[in-house]
Order: sequence, then C-alpha cells, then structure tokens
Amino acid sequence: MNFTESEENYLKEIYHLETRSQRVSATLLSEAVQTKASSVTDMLKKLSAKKMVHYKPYQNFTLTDKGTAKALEIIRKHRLWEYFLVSILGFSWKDVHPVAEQLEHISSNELIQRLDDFLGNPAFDPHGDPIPDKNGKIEQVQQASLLEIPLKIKKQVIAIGDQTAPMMDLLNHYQIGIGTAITIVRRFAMDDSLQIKIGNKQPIVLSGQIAKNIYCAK
Amino acid sequence: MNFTESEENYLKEIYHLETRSQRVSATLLSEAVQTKASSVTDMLKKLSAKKMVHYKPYQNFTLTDKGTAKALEIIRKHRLWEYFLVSILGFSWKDVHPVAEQLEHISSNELIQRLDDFLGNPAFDPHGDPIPDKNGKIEQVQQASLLEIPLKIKKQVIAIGDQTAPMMDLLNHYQIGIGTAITIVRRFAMDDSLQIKIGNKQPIVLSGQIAKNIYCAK
DNA sequence: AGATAAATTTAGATTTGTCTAAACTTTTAA
DNA sequence: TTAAAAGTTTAGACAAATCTAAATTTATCT
Repeated sequence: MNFTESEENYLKEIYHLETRSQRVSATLLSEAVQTKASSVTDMLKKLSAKKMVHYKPYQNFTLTDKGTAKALEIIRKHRLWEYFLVSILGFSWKDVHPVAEQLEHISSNELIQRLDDFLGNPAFDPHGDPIPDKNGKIEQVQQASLLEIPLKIKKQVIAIGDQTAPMMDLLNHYQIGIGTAITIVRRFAMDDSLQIKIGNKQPIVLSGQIAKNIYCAK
Repeated sequence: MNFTESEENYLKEIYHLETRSQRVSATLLSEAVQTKASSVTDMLKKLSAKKMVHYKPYQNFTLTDKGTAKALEIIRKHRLWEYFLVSILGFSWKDVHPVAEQLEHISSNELIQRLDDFLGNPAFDPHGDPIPDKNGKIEQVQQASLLEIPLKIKKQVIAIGDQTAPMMDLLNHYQIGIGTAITIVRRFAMDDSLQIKIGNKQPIVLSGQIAKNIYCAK
C-alpha cells in the first residue's frame, strides 16, 4: 500500500501521542501535524478507510497493528537519518530534526537497510531515542526523568523528551547532551527545581519544566 | 523562492533537454516528466510567472539564468546522492537513479554541502555525468553519442543519456558501463543500428535508439 | 439536570497538479 | 498554396490536502 507524505506524518504523530502522552485527541494531533482539527477529521477518515486507525466519529481513535507497524517504519527512518547526519556528516544534534523530517519520507527499503548496515545497526539516535529494527522491534529502556532520580547519584543523560528548538537551545547553553554525567545536588520542593552538577563545573539550577524532559536510566 | 517537487522536476528536465537534445518542445518535455502536453503548458505559465523560463504561447521556451541556476542545484543534489549511494552504501549504479530522484528534493543546503565534503567533492557521478559545484559551475566534457563516433576507433563510455530501468537493464545485460571500451565495427544506414565490439567479446548489434544514449568523449 | 463550554464533524471553498476533449497555431507536404 | 498533420493551448473537471464557518456531539460545571 502507498502512503502520501501527509499520511505518513499523521501516522507518526499518532504513534508519538500514544506513547508519549496519555491522551490522544483530534486537537492534540492537529497541533502535532500543524494543521486544523477539521483537517484531522478528514485524514482520520482516509486512514480509517486504509485500516490504519480504528476510528468512529466523536470517539477516541487508535492505530491498528498495521498503522503501528507503518509508524514504526517511519520513525526508524527518521532516527537512522538523524544518526547518519550527526555521526557521519558532523551535524550538531540540535539541528538534525528538521532535516530528518524530510528524509524519513524517502521510500526505498533497500536504501534504509543499506544505511542501517553502513551505520552499524545503531540502537539509539543522537537524542537517545531507540531506533526500531527492520521488523519494527524497538528497544525499551526504563527511563526516569531527573524529577525521579535520587540525590547524590551520578547518572548519564540517555534521552530528551522535548526536542523543539527552544529546548535544544537551552540544553546547548548548559552543555547538556546524551551521555552527559549529572549529579543532583539539591531538590527545591517549592517549585520542583533542581540544583545539579555537571562534571566539575559550578552547580546550576534547572526548572522542573526542564528537568521533566531530561531522562536517565532508572 | 520556494519550489514544489513538481516545479523542480520540470526545471531539471528542461535543462536536460537544452543540453542533451537540440529541440526543446512541450511534447518532449511532457515525455520527460511523464505527463501530458497540456499539463506542461500549465506548468510553463507557472514557471514563467516565477521568471524561471522565457515563455510565449506557441513559441519555443528556454530557462532563464535563474532557472538554469535552480536546475543545476537540483542536478547537483541528484548526482551527489547517486555518488553516495554507489560509493558509500554499495548500490549498483543501475539502481540508484530512482532513489536519487527522491533525494534530490531534500531542501537543506547544509546537508548537501556536508555531503559534498564528506564524499570528497567528486566531479563525476557513477553514470559519468559531471557534478555541478556549489556555485553551479559544471565540468563540460564534449560528449558525442555513438551515432556520431567514427568507425574503427576505440572509445570509452563516459555517460549514459537515458537512465531509466529498461535502459539500465539492457546495458547491464551487455555489460556496458562507464569506462567500457567500445569500437564501432559497422553502421547500418537503414535504421541507424550499429555493430560494436566490446573488448575481445563477440560483436553485438545495438539499435539506434540505444546508441543515441551512450556517450563518449568527442 | 440543564446550560454552557469544549471538541469534533460537516459543508463548501481553495490550491496544486493533473487529466480529457476541443480549439487553435504552426509545420509539412502534396 | 492549401489541406492535412503535428504540436500547443484552452476549457472544464477531478483528486489531495487544506482552510473557514457553521452545525453537531460530548464534556463540564454549577
């Protein structure tokens, strides 16, 4: 079955909503794909006709098994390209997302398999997100945000939740990336902000909002 | 200025018609972009409004300087990706064209410059076609199709005009590629077909249609 | 429970790129 | 030099993906 770029984007974003947030709604999806809710309705009908989503008007919708498989295929491509851009072409990890958004729609299976092999079948992309394998199997690592990590224990950052430009900017400013070793020094109950130490630099304070989006292994 | 994928394809194909064949017409262009002549007319109006082609109804059309620059930008991307697919990912040269047709529309300048540097700024793609540099400068090798090459002179193939699957299939069958040494033994005026010799193999006969698309240095 | 707010869907329009069929130009050739 | 052929353009229609505005359904809150 063939998919338009637009259909692929919808499938990918539905998958992200299903895994990253609790609620899945037309409004949230419309924000994710940068469109209006009425356009989402139209697309849900189309994807439903293609058996990619379970959909009944006015009710919640979910990906079918086929829809999930297709979404994982796109996410696989996205993350492999991100890996390529950073590790082979030397892009900064904060700049790769928009380019990978385009590359993920290139449709050659041979291309993606050769790319995967060339890169050495990496399991994680530069943002710490797991890369699905050719069968759609995806590594599940128990992640905990900095809010859940105990004090005084050195942990390595393994993933970033929010990958938008403002977040990436801030992380870049504090020199926080995948693999950065962080120790939580103090926790301010008042507003969930954290005092943390990175290597032997001066301690810094992160807001709860930021801390919530930085993940370490549990 | 932004261009749709379709506009980019038209610009690219007009450039190819201008350089590879003498005539440039709506009908030839319609074959190149796999559409109907009436659709070509519509697109010419659009490209004319964007000052990418000189166009007056019922007259011949040509690319403007801006149009040529844009076409070269797309051709640069196409050929760099072909080079990447063959030399880095190990694709067979006959399979890369359709994949590069998709990759050439990825719009990041940073991507293409980093790719170019990573590949070592190659001057020719796997089909023997010159790769324009970042300023649109393109190596000009005087090419002549087998139809124009004199008899009994050994020549090396430097480029292939038609890169569609049926053509590549046939070349593969006869083991003709970039660098293959060919000597024309006989020319049949009746239908422009040629008897040629490759190395010390048995001579074979190529139709005029095929010969027209195999290029050697003049 | 009933009213109001929020979310979702429908109806109708728009843009892009395409098509067919008919009309119009230009070229060819008797 | 006209008539036929070849090439090009116009007119009108369609599919995909989107939009706005209005209608409908569901959720929320006194």
